[in-house]
Amino acid sequence: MEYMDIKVKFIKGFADKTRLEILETIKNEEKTVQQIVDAIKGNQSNVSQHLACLKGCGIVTARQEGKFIHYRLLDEHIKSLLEMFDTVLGDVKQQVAACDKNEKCLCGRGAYKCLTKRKKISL
Amino acid sequence: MEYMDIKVKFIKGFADKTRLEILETIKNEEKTVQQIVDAIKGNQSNVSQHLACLKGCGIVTARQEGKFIHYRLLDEHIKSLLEMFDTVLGDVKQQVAACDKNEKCLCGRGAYKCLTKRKKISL
DNA sequence: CCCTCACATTAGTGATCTATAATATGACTA
DNA sequence: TAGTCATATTATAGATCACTAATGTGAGGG
Repeated sequence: MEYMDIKVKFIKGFADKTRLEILETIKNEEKTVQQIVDAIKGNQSNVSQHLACLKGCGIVTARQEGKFIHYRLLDEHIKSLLEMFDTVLGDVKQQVAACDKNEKCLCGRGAYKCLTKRKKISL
Repeated sequence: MEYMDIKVKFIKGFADKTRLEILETIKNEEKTVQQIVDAIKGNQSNVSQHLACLKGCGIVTARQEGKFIHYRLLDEHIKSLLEMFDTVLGDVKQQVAACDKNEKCLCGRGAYKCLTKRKKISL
């Protein structure tokens, strides 16, 4: 597996609302699955799947203790990265939000709704 | 639009191989669309769409000069973030790659291939 | 052992994203 | 102003992802 593919997979781990909520929840201390489910008002199966994803992406790690399983961030770097997202978003927030008056902004048809119409600019 | 949704959209901007390649290409200096297309051996339409995406996600910005359009990273924070991805991946690489012997690792059916089978651990 | 709890797994479906091909648009040039 | 170049846009089909519901599995307690 190429480096680039690993990188994409890792980043995709963060690219989901539910997963970001989970990470927010365990950012400072480990939590059991049920605690996470309650915290984000999610459903057990769904949360469990996202936790598996986060684990597979190298973002969290798990520790079993009796019948409970405690999840936490893999290491401090992950926490820094989460904080960095917020920092950078500070700058960019308006911009990102603005383009989203018209829904999504990724590839495919959605993307173009974000573009301001091309203007005549001649230099 | 909620903060969390903005954050997801922003991060999704990075969560694609083609887009990461584009960013790599313009990491240190601005490039025209055609230069980017050549650099990543992509196709014009596809690259153009990804650039629109990156722009809408607040990751790059564009500058027109005659019939050329030059793209570059929005600001230094974005560059730092890109570098941070690599730093963090340094730690995590093996882990992420390992789980991917069996293909993908995100939500849905793919996710579980990553999990090591539950072992009997009793404490 | 049987039961329950905490959690993982699977299957199925709908939603979202990506790539390709075709076409459109603005800018420069002859 | 007709043509060409650089880039954007649209449509569409296929791939990938996320949610729900149902079921499976290991751990601990009676």
